[in-house]
Amino acid sequence: MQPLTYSISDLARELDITTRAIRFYEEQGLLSPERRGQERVYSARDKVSLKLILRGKRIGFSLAECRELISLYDPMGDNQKQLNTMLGKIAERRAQLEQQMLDIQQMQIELDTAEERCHAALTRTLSGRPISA
Amino acid sequence: MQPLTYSISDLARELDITTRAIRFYEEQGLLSPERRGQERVYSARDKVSLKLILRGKRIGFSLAECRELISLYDPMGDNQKQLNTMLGKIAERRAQLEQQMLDIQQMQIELDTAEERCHAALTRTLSGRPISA
DNA sequence: CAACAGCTTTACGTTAACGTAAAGGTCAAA
DNA sequence: TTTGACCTTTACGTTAACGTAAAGCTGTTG
Repeated sequence: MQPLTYSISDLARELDITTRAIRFYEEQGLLSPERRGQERVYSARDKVSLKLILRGKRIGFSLAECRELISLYDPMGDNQKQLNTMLGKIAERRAQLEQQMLDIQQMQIELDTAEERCHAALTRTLSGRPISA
Repeated sequence: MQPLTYSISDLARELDITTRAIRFYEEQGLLSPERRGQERVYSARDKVSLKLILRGKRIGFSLAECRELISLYDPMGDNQKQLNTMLGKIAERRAQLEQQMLDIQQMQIELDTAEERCHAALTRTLSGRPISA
């Protein structure tokens, strides 16, 4: 079983971030944990949000963008305009992700090339260096 | 034919960035264009570097990381240690890119889910709203 | 009870990546 | 020749995303 709630340092340890960062995300409106007295109490849902944030950061999303992503997870009413706005945002994200995929693929190709050049140079170096052959 | 050289504003226009940014990249050692008198003259190679920078930025690379990427493109000597260092860096980048791919794929799945929920809500809303059915 | 471990808020500091003047050199067209 | 469209350097300003104290509450363990 997973614990139902976490302390701030639980999450910090588990997700390998500082408590300062977690509090900062809350300040920026990306989290809103419960309180038991003065202390913050985090739910499994909060943890999911945190993971979403970290994943977003890894691919270069700003916290503002991460906040939007999280909001896409919120239960929302039946407000039709709201829903269409949301669909728009989803489409935007999708386009961005696809561009990023292309960027990454391109970089991988370039890394292939760079690696080949390295190996070639090493081969020359190791084979008695008969350069300009 | 493509022009062999570019002015700073040529590149700024074409790549849709500011001249300030381009000069900043140079300051940070990511570019080193020729000079004709006082003016900067950019080669096709410089342009490639700039594109690499922009691509890197799109997936969240820092300028320092972009600089490393560019350096992988530089013609390098036959220094064996250097070459192995470089192969190491390439491997690191590769791992990072693969993680980013996974992150993006996961996000795409989550966008799918969010989109479905939106459509479901819209369907309910539009069908006379026989809620809790 | 004293000392610690872990939580809190408040607030100033820092780094990256530019933005935004300010002040001036250069060359061609009016 | 002066206006305009470029270019230059220097330098201070700004935003994001935290880092880093400082100062204090709170529970428990020797």
